[in-house]
Amino acid sequence: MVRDSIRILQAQGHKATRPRKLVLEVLEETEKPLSPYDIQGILRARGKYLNHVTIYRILDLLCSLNLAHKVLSSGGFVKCSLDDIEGCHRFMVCQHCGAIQEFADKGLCQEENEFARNLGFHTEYHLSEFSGLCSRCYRKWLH
Amino acid sequence: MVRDSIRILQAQGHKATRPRKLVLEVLEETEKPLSPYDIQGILRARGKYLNHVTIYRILDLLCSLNLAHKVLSSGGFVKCSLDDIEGCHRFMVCQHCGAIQEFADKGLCQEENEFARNLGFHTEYHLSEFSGLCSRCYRKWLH
DNA sequence: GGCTAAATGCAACACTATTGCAATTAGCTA
DNA sequence: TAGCTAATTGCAATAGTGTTGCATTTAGCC
Repeated sequence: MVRDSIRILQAQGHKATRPRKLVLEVLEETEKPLSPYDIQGILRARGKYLNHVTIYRILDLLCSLNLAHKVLSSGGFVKCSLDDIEGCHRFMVCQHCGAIQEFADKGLCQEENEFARNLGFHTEYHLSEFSGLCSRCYRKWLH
Repeated sequence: MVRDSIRILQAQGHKATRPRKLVLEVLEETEKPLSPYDIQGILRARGKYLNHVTIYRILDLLCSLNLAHKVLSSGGFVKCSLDDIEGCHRFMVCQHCGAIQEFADKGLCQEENEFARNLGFHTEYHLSEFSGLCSRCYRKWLH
């Protein structure tokens, strides 16, 4: 909820401004990654104007507080839907509808870490984006 | 080797032009991801000019032939170092020196697929970028 | 050497992202 | 509730990234 994010924002000494609330609302409503200009467009359609620089800065802040993530394959931003991500961000991106699902799994992380270590690489952070079909689109695909 | 890539290029009906050889040479030399403008800069420093549009087009071609990959976390391009990637691209990115190591593991892929399936997601393609320290930088880190 | 389709270079443009500074505002205090 | 101040936003300017159409050049063929 937007309200929760605002609380976290304030707890860290940041102000609960109108632009921040608007960006959080938009992110909250959609499960697809949005670019700064996407967000500006959505708000403009509602008669609420935000400068793009402001949106960039707000998204930076939200990411730094782990309230949002940048999805690298599309460059867009999504709200963070997990409380604790344990140094491991995972997204499943639906190729058909673009929807994002964030998830985490400790066991999988450990396995991957071990695999990397065998190759001489010391991982401390995972970024995984799986591309495929979400359950809804998969059902449609099967007719 | 550049020579191998050129052969693959020609086998698919593409010409072995001077610009393509130059881009392949640069990609071959470095294990760090390079943006189109990085490549242009490196070549310019050697007195060889390529238009940035040309470089974009060459990188598109190389990626479509699986001779190069786009590394999403940095947006740069690296040469492909694996013959068969089985629908699964993996990179380990060193946080310290930026070096990239590409790798693949069928078992890990299967495990990830299964995990995704349990969440109702049907994956056909993985993109994983692990961030950490490569063996050389890790040794330095330990003093 | 000449031919032709493919590839490159160029110019123009659109989109994305960043910086410095002036104006505004949230949240504090009285 | 009004006033204060630092934080935040908006604006203008600019830099960087990526794309398109078209004229020119070139690789690979005869």
